[in-house]
Amino acid sequence: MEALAHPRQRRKQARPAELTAAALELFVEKGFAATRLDDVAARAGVSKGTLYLYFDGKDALFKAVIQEGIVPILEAGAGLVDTFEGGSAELLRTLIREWWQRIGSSALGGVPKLMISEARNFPELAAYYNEAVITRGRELMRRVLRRGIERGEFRAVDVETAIDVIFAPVLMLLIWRYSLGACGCGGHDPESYLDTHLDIALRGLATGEAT
Amino acid sequence: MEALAHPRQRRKQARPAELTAAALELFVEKGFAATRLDDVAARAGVSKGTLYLYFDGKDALFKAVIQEGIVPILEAGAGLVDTFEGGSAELLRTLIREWWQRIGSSALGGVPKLMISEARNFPELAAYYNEAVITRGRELMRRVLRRGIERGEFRAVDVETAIDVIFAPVLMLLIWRYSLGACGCGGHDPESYLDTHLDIALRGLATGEAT
DNA sequence: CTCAAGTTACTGACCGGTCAGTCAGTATCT
DNA sequence: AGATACTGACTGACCGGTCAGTAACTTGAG
Repeated sequence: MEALAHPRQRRKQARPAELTAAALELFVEKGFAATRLDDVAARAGVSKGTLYLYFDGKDALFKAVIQEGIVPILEAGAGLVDTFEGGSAELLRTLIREWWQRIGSSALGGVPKLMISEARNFPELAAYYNEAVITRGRELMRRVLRRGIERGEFRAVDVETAIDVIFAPVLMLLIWRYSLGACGCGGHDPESYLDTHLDIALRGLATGEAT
Repeated sequence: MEALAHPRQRRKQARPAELTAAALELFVEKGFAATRLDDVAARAGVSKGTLYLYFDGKDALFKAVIQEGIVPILEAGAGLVDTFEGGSAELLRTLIREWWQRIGSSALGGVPKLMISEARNFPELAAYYNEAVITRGRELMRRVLRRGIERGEFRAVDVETAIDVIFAPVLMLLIWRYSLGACGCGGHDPESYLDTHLDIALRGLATGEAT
């Protein structure tokens, strides 16, 4: 109400962002349940009490990490799909490569595995993630596949199923990387893995001949 | 040394099997870290102390679950691949459907998600699983793909990558089922999901025309 | 057959360590 | 002297693993 009366009260309000950054790192490293708030605080250079000045608790901290990190990227993806001009195969390629750039190979890359791991033990977080991320992500894939089918570029596969079938290898690449892949169990070069996947999938989707 | 002197000392030595069955259920339900040994014991109808008569601790219990449950199934799979006569596309279909029957839709279905979730926090268990399960499973897929390429049925894709690209949607189906899918976040009918996947993948692999 | 001694199978209270969340207190501004 | 930002010791609940004790069964001497 009268808050505007203070001309110079916040010097460096980057504090919450530092906290969510530290939390993201540790959630990805250890999982949600196994991350200690003491460690999050220590990594951000504050004490545990300070955490509670900015977030109501562990759950709220988690939601803030997702909201800040992933939601804006999905919005950018929607922009891409809306304005893209060109073949739908090319759009699918671009969307998946963009996703790999912005999420897969960034600090956010561990989030899908994190959610899969913790969903059953923290159903409220799962519901939040489903609504904030998964539903919106599927909507992007849906638009691309429908576009391709309408334009006669893709066969008339079952769209709702194909969304997940086609995105699955991309997710698995990431999930692997942040689970058994991190234990020296061998992995793949992301570039050639995505190439092989898109090669097989786009050829499998195509109506007539390739591009 | 003189143990053979007792003619009738064991009546029902099914105890360890009951314990691993209870452990499998709870590991799949809650994860490895979040499962309490008290609960495993209670579900098997014994006390926690009894668990330690049969297993050295939580880790050993876990390894016994995998060894008993999954390793024999992989051996059966190797038999199938060795003796199969017919098209390689058909073999791939059969192998994946068999896997879905014996593992995917059984009580063991939660194991892949379990391992992915816990691998980083329990690297020793991950190493065991990698050696006992993943390496052998990949070997099966490798043989099928090589067979198809050698017989001119499949294109000469990069086999090591294709193994994982093709198996990824099958794994994701299961992973989903035991993570967000268990929180009412929507899922797929396994039959039509596998159909869609095999349709796209086999068409993407094929050299000339379909079967 | 009887009963004590020995053996096996099992129990559950307990210990030591962990961690989310609390809050009385300190420090640094205005 | 009051407001704001932050601290870290503390609490209560939790759980893997331990172990002294109990119960049930077997053996064999009398």
